[in-house]
Amino acid sequence: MNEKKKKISIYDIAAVLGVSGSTVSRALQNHPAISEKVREQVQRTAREMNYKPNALAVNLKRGYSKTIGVVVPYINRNFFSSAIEGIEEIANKVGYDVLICQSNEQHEKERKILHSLSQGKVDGVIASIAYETNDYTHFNNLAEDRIPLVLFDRVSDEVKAGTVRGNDYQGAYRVVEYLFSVGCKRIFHYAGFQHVTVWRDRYRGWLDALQACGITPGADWVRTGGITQDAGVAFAREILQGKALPDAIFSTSDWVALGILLELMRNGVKVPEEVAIFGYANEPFDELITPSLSSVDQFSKRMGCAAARMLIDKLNGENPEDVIIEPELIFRDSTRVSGMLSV
Amino acid sequence: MNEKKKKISIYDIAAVLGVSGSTVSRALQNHPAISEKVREQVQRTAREMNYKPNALAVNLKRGYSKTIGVVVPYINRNFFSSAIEGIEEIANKVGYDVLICQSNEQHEKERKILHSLSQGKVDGVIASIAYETNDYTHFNNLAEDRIPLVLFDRVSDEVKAGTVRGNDYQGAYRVVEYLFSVGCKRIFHYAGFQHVTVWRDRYRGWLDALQACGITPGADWVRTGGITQDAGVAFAREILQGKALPDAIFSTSDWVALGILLELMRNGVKVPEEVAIFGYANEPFDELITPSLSSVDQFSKRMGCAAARMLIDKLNGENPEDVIIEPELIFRDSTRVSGMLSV
DNA sequence: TACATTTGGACAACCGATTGCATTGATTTA
DNA sequence: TAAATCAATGCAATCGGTTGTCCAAATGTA
Repeated sequence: MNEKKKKISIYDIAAVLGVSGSTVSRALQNHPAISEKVREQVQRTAREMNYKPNALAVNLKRGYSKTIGVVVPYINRNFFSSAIEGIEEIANKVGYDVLICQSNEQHEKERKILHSLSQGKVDGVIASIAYETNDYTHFNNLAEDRIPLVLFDRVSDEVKAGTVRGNDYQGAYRVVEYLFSVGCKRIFHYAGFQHVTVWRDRYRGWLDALQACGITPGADWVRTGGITQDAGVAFAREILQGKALPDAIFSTSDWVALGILLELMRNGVKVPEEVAIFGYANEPFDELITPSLSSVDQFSKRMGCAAARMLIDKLNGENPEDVIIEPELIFRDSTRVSGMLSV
Repeated sequence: MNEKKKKISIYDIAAVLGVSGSTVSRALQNHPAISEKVREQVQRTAREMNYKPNALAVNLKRGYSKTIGVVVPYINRNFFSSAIEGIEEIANKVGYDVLICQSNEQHEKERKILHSLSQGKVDGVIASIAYETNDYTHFNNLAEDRIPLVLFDRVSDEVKAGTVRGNDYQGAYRVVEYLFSVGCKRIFHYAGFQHVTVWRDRYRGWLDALQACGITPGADWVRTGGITQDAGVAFAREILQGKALPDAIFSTSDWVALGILLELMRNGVKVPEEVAIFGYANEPFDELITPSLSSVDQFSKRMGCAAARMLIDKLNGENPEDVIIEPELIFRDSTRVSGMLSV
């Protein structure tokens, strides 16, 4: 118990066997220049002494850390934790550890994290940009330290990096097409902040699809803001005070959609009969609420896997192409509007 | 771009200024033995050259890594990702990074992870034991490498470690008391595997509370197994085939409770009128489903914070006491049985 | 037997810091 | 003025490995 058992090193093994440290090192690596006899002796002794190589020393010498840094706004969100699950799975398979950091959507915290990571702690970084971030030099600085970067979901044109993202434009476009196809004409949109690509893309998809259907949205059809349940409640109240209800509301976030849905129903509006609602992200709760919420699945775990693979390719000196993952529309009760056949 | 800009070290700065590496090192640390003039020169040059200390080298020298390892079954579960959120928050505040690993509930993977972490990668470990784990030597081995360990939620008596857990016995006990108080007599229980402390504690709480109410449960009142939604469906089917329905079902997991609830309702059983249902964990979906699910909040983020604090205390050579977090019963529609006043 | 090869392993430099100790020039003290 | 003190810095060892180079013994060849 109180024996001051120091961590044992190759030199301790070397001393026991009367050989040099380099011999031990080579023996443990099965270097061909070591005789079978010595190699086995060393390996057995190492086992007996419960030797474990010091990862810091190895990495310092080799010049890499075999660790991937992951920076996300919050890990406690299904989208991100699923993505991380995918990252971890792929990374582990090829011997990388994963260092997780949350930016809490804050620019400054994100900057500090990246600074810290670039002190040799990680070989590469996978990130999803905080939405408060409006200056991207901290990301672009990674290149100076030769740290490859892959962005997923929350990307930016101003950052030079590999990207993995969903086809948000397409997802939004198809949602609107679908809503139109089942008879909706006044299709409102709750959009996220427009400097964030994913939300802007969805907004554009919504807009273009409407126009393709020959519909010109009113100025009050769209609102931008944060993506919380409360924001949805607020949007619903605004809508209830307007002169005419929409047929449908397409929200860029399931949480906002949830707020909208609950607030409308609290005020006696029937969903989907009076107003259909379509969310985005396919959160686990979507199929549990009543009415269940139609949404767009982004395959977040798959995104994480793709991001990890891309980063590893980059670390191996390859030049992988950006990945775009096609989303899938999930139709549920919140859009089973009257007059259409059940899907 | 293609300039082979090597990472710069203190020696590069030293060379520029014509001083020694040790002077640079000391100057950067504001060592008092360095003249003000030199110190400022060094610090300015370091900034200009965009110097960043190599964390690996620093840690190797100092003998620690300033990193905490976290091992959980899955990060993509609200309970665990919330806990990790708490861990990360506390750890970051005091300068620690967090290395996340998932065991996927597998004994073998857990063993490998701990082995890897104990190669000097982390200074301490926070873990929640995989339920397939039935031998705990990999945890107890950490002590040999002087790596302090804190377990949370999924703990074991066979592991010597600090623990943070909810008062599961108490939580379960109070659930039963409550159900009894609103008139339930046949209170079934879906229990998890009994080698896992949290599930065993809840089982015991259920049993003791029943007996305290003068009720002797039948052999078919309880079932143990995995904690998936499907397991809940299976349990519900079993119940439906029994001769008499229970008044109430207390599930050790919200996911199981969900399966039970949906399957009962699909078969025309009214919840809570015929059967009340109480879950455990207070998952986010609980308040969104219909009827909303009564559950026990475990304050998972707070658990994570407590675990991180405990580990950091241990790392500082202190001897913190185990933490028990009292759970809180959240009453929702799934237990608003007739005859009782609305809470 | 004498010389050319292998073989197996030791030596030492190195990765990028930190830090105890030695050194030097300047200032104080006796 | 010599000795003692002090401030500022350099030297070199160290953390725990990896790896290029070199050497001695063993083996092969003629």
